[in-house]
Amino acid sequence: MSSPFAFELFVRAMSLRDDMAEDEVAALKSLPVRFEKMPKGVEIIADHARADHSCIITKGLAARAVYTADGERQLTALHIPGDFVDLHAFLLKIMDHSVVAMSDCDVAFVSHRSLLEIFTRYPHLGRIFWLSTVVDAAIQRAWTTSLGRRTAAQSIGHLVCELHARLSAIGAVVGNSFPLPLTQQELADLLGMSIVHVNRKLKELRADRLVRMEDGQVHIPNVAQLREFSEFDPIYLNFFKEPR
Amino acid sequence: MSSPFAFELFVRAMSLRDDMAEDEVAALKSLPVRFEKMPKGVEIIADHARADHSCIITKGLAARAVYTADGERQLTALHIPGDFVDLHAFLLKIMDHSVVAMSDCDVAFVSHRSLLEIFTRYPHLGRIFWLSTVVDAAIQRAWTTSLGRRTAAQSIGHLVCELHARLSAIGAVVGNSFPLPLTQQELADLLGMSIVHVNRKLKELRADRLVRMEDGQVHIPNVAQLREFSEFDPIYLNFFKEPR
DNA sequence: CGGCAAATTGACACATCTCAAAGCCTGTGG
DNA sequence: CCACAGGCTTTGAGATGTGTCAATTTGCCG
Repeated sequence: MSSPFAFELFVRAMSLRDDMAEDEVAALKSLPVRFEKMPKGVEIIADHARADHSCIITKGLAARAVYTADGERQLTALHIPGDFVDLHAFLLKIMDHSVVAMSDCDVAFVSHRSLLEIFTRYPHLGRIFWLSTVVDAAIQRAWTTSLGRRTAAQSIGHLVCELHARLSAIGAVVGNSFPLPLTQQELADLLGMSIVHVNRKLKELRADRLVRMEDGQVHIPNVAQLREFSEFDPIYLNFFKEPR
Repeated sequence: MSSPFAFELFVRAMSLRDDMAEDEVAALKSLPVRFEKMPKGVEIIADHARADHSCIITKGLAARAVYTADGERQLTALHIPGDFVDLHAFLLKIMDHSVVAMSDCDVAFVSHRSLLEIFTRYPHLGRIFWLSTVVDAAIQRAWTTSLGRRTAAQSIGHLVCELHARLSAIGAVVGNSFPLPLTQQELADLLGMSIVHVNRKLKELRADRLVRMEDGQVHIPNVAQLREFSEFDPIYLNFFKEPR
């Protein structure tokens, strides 16, 4: 087959959580997809849109965004390659937020129609996809906790720990460093802080040798120490194999 | 059948989103459940527990709670009767948070085994359940947005609007009033604020005739006005009928 | 009446935001 | 090769929102 396999990283990450049968993976491979390149900043899916396709990221970063009346935005999720970003739309039908490309992205669109078909034929595959939305929700809970009860520095640390763990699962971490091509303004939108505060807290984290963030790269000198500092418990990311 | 129907309110709320066939409802009725009464304050499911049952609330309020190292807690969701509280556990298998009874509750436990069976037989029913977890996730996004980008008073208003809409769907709102037997400390845990601040902002909201909260009852003098003030857009609650 | 939990208030500390300016890169055009 | 513009980062100063601590009041229940 000449066309690249859109679900490669998705399968890789989900296989850490449950075994996927060969015919299930084969079924995914035969799913009709439309590849598209999205330049940074583009709105991949608009808020309130009626969706009949969902998209999976194969390269780059995307985020879910909610805009408030005063023009600010809160990013409620950051998605990495292999994430089936708006699988939620498969059930929701109408978007309650938009999805934005945070870097140049490659995404693959799948129609809800073909998803429905494949889930009917392979119910277990359906549960794997369901699981992926439920893990998204668990991540959202962790963010809520960060915003509600953690200090700014802890929130940043927690986010870094989370990305470290998630990116590890798709092989994108080398020596406790990983790429994160976000500006401080974008981090602020993610973390629900002002850009100035992000800047100051990053400085602190750097001084305390907890996190170094520069040139679009994040480095964690001591993962155990950062996890302790940020009260990060990876259980919510659900990286353990169980039959589902 | 003598035993009460555990899924009555669940069916009622989900029927606003998609039609449920008679045989699907009948299948739910025949699902083996174990009823239990939970007094206020009890931990219904413990964090990190391995779950082989999930529970639906038939009466009372329950919340998902994450405890931080310093003994504080963030409540990440508030569940009302008809909510299948920890259906997430059906997929997650190991809890990443605990579930607490916020009032005396009646809950019904269903084994994951019987859920699996019924979903296999009725795939559409499976999608209805999946949808309910995805709506939970949408609510979580709205909370994240509140914590990140709304003022304290707006957050409270938003929560009140949300509960108003959700409780309406199960017929628990009368004349724009509904019961909410929570202390200000519990509201603070929900909203990620201090109890003192909640108290002051409630006072403000009362003075501005936006929300009156007393004796475990919430009253909204003018729903449209409160929604405007809180930037509440009910789309995320997904109350519209679509085939799923 | 006394006791207890919850609500309320005041005073002050601290975290975070806003506004504004300065510094630092990088790409571009002369 | 230099000058400059534009985006991003960094810093400072002061305003504001929110938290903490402690005391008082209220309402309920035994």
